[in-house]
Amino acid sequence: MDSTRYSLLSAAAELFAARGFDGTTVDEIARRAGANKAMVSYHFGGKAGIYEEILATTFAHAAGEVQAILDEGLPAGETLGRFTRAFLRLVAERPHFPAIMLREAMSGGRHMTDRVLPHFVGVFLRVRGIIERGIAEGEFRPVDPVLTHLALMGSLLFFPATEPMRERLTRDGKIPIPEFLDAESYVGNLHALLLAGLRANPASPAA
Amino acid sequence: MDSTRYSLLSAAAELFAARGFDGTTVDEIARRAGANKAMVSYHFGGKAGIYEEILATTFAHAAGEVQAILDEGLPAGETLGRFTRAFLRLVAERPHFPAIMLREAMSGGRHMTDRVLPHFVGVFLRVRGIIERGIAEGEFRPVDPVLTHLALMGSLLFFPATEPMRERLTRDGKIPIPEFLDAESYVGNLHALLLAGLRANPASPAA
DNA sequence: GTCTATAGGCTGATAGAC
DNA sequence: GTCTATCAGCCTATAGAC
Repeated sequence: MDSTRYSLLSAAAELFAARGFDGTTVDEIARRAGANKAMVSYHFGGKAGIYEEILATTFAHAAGEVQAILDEGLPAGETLGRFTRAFLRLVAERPHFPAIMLREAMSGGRHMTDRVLPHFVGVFLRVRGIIERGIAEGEFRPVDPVLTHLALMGSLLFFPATEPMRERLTRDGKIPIPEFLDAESYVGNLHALLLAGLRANPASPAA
Repeated sequence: MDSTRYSLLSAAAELFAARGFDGTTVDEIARRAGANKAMVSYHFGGKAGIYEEILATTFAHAAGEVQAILDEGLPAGETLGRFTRAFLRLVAERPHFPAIMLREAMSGGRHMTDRVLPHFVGVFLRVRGIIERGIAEGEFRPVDPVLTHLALMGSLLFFPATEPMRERLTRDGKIPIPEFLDAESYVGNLHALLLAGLRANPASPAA
């Protein structure tokens, strides 16, 4: 039910991720969704409306997930693991979200209304809080939590967002890009690397 | 001399980084450069031309820098340090490059011609090679070099590229974002974190 | 090299029939 | 809810004067 609405949202997310807000036309969204051009205005009030809808629902969902993880009150290292796994789930459900979020950040949040911004801020503050707690409880080395948190988010978002480039490189056959490059391996490797780099006590190997 | 040409390139890079190729108009480029609209076509053959010129010169420069570092033949850990410092120099000279590169990667290299692609591939393969050598020589743990290399590039590019968002958040005053968030601190923290995570022998602390 | 004027194409939105 | 037809605005590129 409401399948036109859903198809439009899905097609729009894919296009916004690959080409950005300005690079995507309403006509393309409708065509890919198998719907009529005018339906974008009817259901979402226009191109800006469907974009904001995607941002808002995804950020709200993500913020809720992160909060739920924090509420479990696990040690920082485990919380980090829960977070990276939650990130994997999010990407599996909404594969186009990382690119949209990166584009938004690079544009200074030009399309982020007051409906979206609090969720965005919420996610960032909470993830940072995980690292801060790890340091406060002596589980992590005293790295700078903000810088470390940004490094983590950058790595996490980068991989799914740049999938189109790897696809291009393999398709062209110009570059030997390995086969097994799935998000799970990537996040697993990153998590192990990060834990190894953060551990206050380097005695326990994380690999 | 040739100041119009230079002004146009500079203005275009800033706008392409912040708004992407499609979000930038030739008119804006000219206005910001204090030049005439028609000069973009005259000097670069059009909007696509000036964009490609920016991509090509920057990638060629970056590829050369990375190659020079590899030619020194230092141990992997030190080579990584040389690389991150070279990255800092690049960002200081061309602050808009990370965002342009990220956008390009997310678009599947839509604007990457055969003039640009080899340099792009060259940089990636060489950076990956640093990690591979560290593993081969026993200096690094046997992590996956491709996954680790992507994590590093993601972190490095993310910070300078998302500067507009941090600027927005501080300007709005809605979020407490620290002051000292400069690229040098960021890259320094990242490098230390990565080395600590990669070290085959965890005895030597990297903090 | 630089500028003005304009052509020509594309885009987002909507009025109105069904 | 869906579709067609259409309009007004914006954008890139260029011809031609200087």
